[in-house]
Amino acid sequence: MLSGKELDERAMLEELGRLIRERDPDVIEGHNLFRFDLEYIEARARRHRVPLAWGRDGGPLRGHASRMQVAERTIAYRRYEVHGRHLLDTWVLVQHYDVSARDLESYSLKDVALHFGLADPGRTYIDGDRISACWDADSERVLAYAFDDVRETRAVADLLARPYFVEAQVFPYPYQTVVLRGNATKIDGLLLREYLRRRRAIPLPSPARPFAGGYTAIFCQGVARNVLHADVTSLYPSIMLTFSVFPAKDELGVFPLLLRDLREYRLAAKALARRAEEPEARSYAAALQQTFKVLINSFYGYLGFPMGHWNDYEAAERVTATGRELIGKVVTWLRTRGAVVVEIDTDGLYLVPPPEVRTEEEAERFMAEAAAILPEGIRLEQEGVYPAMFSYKMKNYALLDPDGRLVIKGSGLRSRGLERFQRAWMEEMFRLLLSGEAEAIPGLVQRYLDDFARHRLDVRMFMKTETLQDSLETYREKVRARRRNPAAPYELALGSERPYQPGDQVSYYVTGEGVKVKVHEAARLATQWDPARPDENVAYYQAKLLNLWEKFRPLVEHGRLLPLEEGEAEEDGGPGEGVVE
DNA sequence: GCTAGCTGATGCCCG
DNA sequence: AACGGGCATCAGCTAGCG
Repeated sequence: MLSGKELDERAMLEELGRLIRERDPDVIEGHNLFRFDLEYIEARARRHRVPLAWGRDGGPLRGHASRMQVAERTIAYRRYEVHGRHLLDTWVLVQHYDVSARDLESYSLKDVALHFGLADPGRTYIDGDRISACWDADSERVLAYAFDDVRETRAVADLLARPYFVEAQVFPYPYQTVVLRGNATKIDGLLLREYLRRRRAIPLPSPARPFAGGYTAIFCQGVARNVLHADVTSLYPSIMLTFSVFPAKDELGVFPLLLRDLREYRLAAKALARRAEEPEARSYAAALQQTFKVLINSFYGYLGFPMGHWNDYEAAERVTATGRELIGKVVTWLRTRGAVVVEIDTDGLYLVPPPEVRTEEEAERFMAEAAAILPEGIRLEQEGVYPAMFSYKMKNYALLDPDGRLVIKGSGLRSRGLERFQRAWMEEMFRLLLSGEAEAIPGLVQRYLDDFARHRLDVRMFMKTETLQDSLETYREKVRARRRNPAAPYELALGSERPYQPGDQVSYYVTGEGVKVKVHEAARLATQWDPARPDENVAYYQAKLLNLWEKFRPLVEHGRLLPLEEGEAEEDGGPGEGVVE
């Protein structure tokens, strides 16, 4: 026997099919379409024996287990296909966006909409676990909520999907697939298409091997004033085109043709972005330009891509070696001219110009002289001037720009692996330090210590959010075999009632007494924190703050730029270095 | 018996 | 399933201490 509610559900599933056939969409968009909505609909449809004949040929919705890689994240999802239509998950778009922006705290539709300023202040909100109960009590409210979700999903897609729509016209992959594939795979598709068209044999991928990357070094720590930032525009693509570093297996010479075409396409988009009058057209062209920039840079990555049929590790190594040599020359020239190079990373560097370079014009002339030592086709450009910089470690620094904005870079300073209070404290600390108010920093430390002592901070300030990489089974197996240590997010996921899969996030905080607690034993889910009975481990969090302060204190108290000795200057992969084993 | 310091795994970030 | 390079955290281990 079916209850009234279940009859409703069957009717809705049938209505959904009717709607899809009637409206006949090319694209079906949804937030968490693959990882939730379709799985849910599929399960309910199976239960009610309602066929999901959504295809243009009347064919069914089909799903199979799949994984995708987005930077360091491995995401398990159920991949769905339906004949003649494209299924687009805005959650996946958000993942791609966040790889370069890294400014999202959560990937939920509501948080994403708020982040991008797409949320209507008057929209309906219902807690996820209360939707079912709310449906029974007030179905109108749930419908309003769902419709607000639809509006926000549409807005997110509008913001993030268009570059992929363009990609679908460039690559031999459908719109839906272009969103789910990595860039190297798409480049391989271009080469494959051309070789097949010309009826040429496809080479086998060469076996993967390690090779050295970019030149990264820190030469000074602490506070620097009047800092210039210069970088080589599109270093690796420029090296490939200038020195003809292309895959040896590419007998037809398709790779350089593609690279040149895409570069021109990007420059055209960039010009369009500048020229466009409508803000809409401008932001679209800018997004386009950004997509093609990433794509062009992926041509170097393709050389070292294990699955690429035309991959070439020798060529990849030549690209990075040339890059190290070129940027190394710039460093040498700058030093001979009396500049202090603060840090360098692959294609760019931060420096304090020599004392005789005072005005902006002098700085530009100075950098133009530096640029002149590089060969034709390699362009060194001045990217910015910063009144103050705090250099901490390789790839870790804070900048104060001329408009007083603070820019923080590096995993040690802005990682979401750090609790929010640590990031917030660092931001306030760097601002004081760089604007010449270092004496106020001890007071800042004390304020945060007091905040903890008096439980003035919300759980959001001290919880940690981590993404599960392994499945819970894999994790359990690894821990059992002592191939990894127990970790809090997995232990909490194991103890939780709701199911977890790789790619899901877990937010937790630490309870207990004293500094020496084992995190994976004292951790609780952030949702379990009760502001009326705050049980966070005050000593633990206070110690974290003090440790953080201790790391910066010597540099703050020293106050000036501190050159690192040659031995300390962590040089790695410097010019002339060989393969990293 | 205890702890500082090391090691390896993991997660996140830079270009 | 783009690349290499780097930092922080955590847990477990161990050398060296009292």
